[in-house]
Amino acid sequence: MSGLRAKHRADRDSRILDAAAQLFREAGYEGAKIETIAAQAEVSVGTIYNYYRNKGDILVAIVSMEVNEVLNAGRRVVGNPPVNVRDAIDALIGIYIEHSLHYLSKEMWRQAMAISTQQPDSPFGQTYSALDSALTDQLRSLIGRLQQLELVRPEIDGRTVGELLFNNMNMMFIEFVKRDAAQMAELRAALRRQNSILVAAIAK
Amino acid sequence: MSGLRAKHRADRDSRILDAAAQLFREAGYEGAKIETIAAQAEVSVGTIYNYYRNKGDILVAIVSMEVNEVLNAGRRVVGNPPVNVRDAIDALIGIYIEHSLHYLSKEMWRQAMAISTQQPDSPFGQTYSALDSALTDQLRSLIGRLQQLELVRPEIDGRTVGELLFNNMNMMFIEFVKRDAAQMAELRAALRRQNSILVAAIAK
DNA sequence: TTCCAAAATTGAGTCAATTCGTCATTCGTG
DNA sequence: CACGAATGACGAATTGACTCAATTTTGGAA
Repeated sequence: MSGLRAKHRADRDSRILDAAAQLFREAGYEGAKIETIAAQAEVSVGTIYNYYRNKGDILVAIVSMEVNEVLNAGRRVVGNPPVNVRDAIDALIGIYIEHSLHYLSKEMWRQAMAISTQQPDSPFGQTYSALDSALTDQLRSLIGRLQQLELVRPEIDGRTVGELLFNNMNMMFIEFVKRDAAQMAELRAALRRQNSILVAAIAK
Repeated sequence: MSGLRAKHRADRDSRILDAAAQLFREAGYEGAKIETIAAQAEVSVGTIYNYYRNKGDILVAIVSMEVNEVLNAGRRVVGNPPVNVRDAIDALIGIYIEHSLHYLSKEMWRQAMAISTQQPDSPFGQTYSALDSALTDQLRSLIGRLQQLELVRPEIDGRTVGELLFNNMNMMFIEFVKRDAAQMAELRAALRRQNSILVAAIAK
């Protein structure tokens, strides 16, 4: 396996992703026809299906890039959290929520979530699940960090709390992207209200 | 509007639903072709689209029946809950989980969830959201009932706790239907572990 | 009973995602 | 450099959800 073949592959792949990202944003997921993506990426329809199992997989590849950026940003918060349970959790969740619509529209999120539910065993369905796990794990890390800082009671099971925080946040985020009119500020306020119950249960 | 027309409509509608339910189960959602459903229901393709806006709407009609049964069963638990916070919550959530695969396969749930995310404004999506709200509300009722029984501290906001319980349960249920191998007993155990954190926060 | 307007059914046609057999490009080897 | 094999691009053909203009059925007024 040499350079030329690999280079062509990488070129085509990035052209497909760029074309798809642009068209998804401009025309929406349904509105972006595979034929149009192929034309803009200067490849044939068949080639796209050589790179991606189906249209949804292209979207999930784009979503993955965004979530990975979010995870990186989150890592910085976990490394140096606010010294207060409520604020620390709010800061990390704030990172997730605020970054989420940077490159992706609500419609793209809806489609990506739907596809990951519909095809959990496809390569990208698995990727999506892995990203969810990574976020849950990062929340667990934060709780662990807060235990080190003696802000959270030591007998609390960080994994369980991480799951509760993530699951609640994710469902709220799903509802948020389902309603185009929903405002981010309201989402964050609701999450603070909900998380305060958990904070009360775990804070020292 | 006379009897004959209404009777024909009801007949055809139930034939369509029966045929669809059977084929969804046997062949899966994608595998069940509209043409096949039409043939089995002894109507034409066009007639199906006269009754349902699209293929997903047929599925939601089936899901609605199942969830409404679950809500009825839940009402009995709320009316007369176990006199212990942990057991009361476990009983209600147990009803939800155990009933969930009565008529619907995991694959049908996956499709229904995906469609409700994809098309939140369609009649399907709205029906599905309404069912979610009804379940959240029933959990809120249970907390209220437990406050009446002086098992839960009175200053606790029942709505918020209901949301946390529902959101966590729903995400766990989504993960459960995504993995065909996932066992119901494990799901229930995980939910008990998670809910125990909340129980600690709200019990008197 | 007869007839018309409204309501409902029908299935061939449209559109876009996906498949698949054919053909071109790249690779490793002598 | 030449060659055969392997890899991968190509796009016409297929598939299946959904539409719509034509046709049939129903309700009830005369």
